[in-house]
Amino acid sequence: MSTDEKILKVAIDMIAKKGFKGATTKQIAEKASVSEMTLFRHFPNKKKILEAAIDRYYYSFQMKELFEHKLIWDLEKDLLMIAETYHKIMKKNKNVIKIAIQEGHNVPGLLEQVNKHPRQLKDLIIKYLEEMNKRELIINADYELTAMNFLYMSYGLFISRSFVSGEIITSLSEEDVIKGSVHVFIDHLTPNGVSEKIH
Amino acid sequence: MSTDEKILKVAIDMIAKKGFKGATTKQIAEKASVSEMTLFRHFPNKKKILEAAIDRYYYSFQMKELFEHKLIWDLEKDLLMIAETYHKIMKKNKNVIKIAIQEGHNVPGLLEQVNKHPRQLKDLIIKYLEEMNKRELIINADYELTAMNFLYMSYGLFISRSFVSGEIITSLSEEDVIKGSVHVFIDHLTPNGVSEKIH
DNA sequence: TATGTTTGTTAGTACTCACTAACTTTCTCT
DNA sequence: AGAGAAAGTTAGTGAGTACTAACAAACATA
Repeated sequence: MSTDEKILKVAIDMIAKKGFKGATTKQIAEKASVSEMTLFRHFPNKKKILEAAIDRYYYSFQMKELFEHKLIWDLEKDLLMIAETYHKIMKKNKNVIKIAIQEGHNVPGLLEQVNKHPRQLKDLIIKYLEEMNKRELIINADYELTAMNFLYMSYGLFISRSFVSGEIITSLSEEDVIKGSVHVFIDHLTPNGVSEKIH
Repeated sequence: MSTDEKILKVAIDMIAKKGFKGATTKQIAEKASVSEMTLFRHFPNKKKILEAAIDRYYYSFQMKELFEHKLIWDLEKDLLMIAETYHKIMKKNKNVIKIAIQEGHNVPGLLEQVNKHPRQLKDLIIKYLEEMNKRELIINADYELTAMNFLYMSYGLFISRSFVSGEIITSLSEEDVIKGSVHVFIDHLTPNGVSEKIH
């Protein structure tokens, strides 16, 4: 691992944990097994370290490509796949998301960056539901509303488990909660249980 | 407003906004229209200010009393009332919750404190659903799972709107999203639309 | 008016932090 | 082995920060 990468990796971990002010260049250098001088030789100042770290450790995915080939037009399996993918993306970007929550208004562009995935995902879910409706597999509904509620549910689960309470509130496993959330939406979108009763 | 209160009010606002390290005693004093010396005459150190501020500005509610008299055993109205109450509580405690997310691991007891409401609410929802089931108004289900998903949905909505994106992702109003979320769970809990088909 | 209490002011301490300069050591690659 | 690049070392600067000491002003209450 290059010196740059070592520094950035430690930086994003520490800033996510302690905040931008709380993470000192000295500590970052130390944890990266690098002298503080080296750190400043690689980056002009602390703020640029954060920006570079976000740049390096924010994993951007093109939703379309992620899903295009995986959707099989089975509501349960598709929703489950979508939810699981969502959590995979969020977990990969956990540190950046934490930083966005606490430092969002000081790092220009960060909030928009972090909001790109949810917005993309929303659009994708809407399109998916519309197609499912065309195929007469789900009922009519306000799909934007449905998509947002599905996302908020996933988001709440993610934030709660990642940053606040761990498993203090419930002993249910993440997997079970995700499966449960999918079933809630299945009941919502196929109230009669099967496709032939739709319309 | 007393000097103590002025200081604490400004302190919790600023710490929520800038983090514990980012909010300086000088700025807090200034914004509270008080000399820095006065601030230190009222509180022994900065950390105690935060603790006192949390103590003063975390509004603790006894869920039971909040709901006891309001439940009318109409799933839609009750769930809506529960969700709205939840948001009211969260908004009142917005600053403390923000601080809990970013400073949780440095302030002993804070996370537990902030998690009390969700846990209480979870238990209350479970009990409510069990009673609704007894009255044959909803079907059998894993009520803990249902309660958690309902809470995660509300939580996701709250966090997203309060700390991250405002209304960037969707133009739907908070009220509409809440109503939508309630309907999702109604469909889940009363799949045949009415109570006579249950069991 | 007199007295005790609360605030303001000023100056300062001790410390930490981001960041730099100058020089030396280690590493890398031919 | 030798040269150039990257890293370490040491010492330091200047700004900011939590917090204090000492004294003066403002305020409140009787």
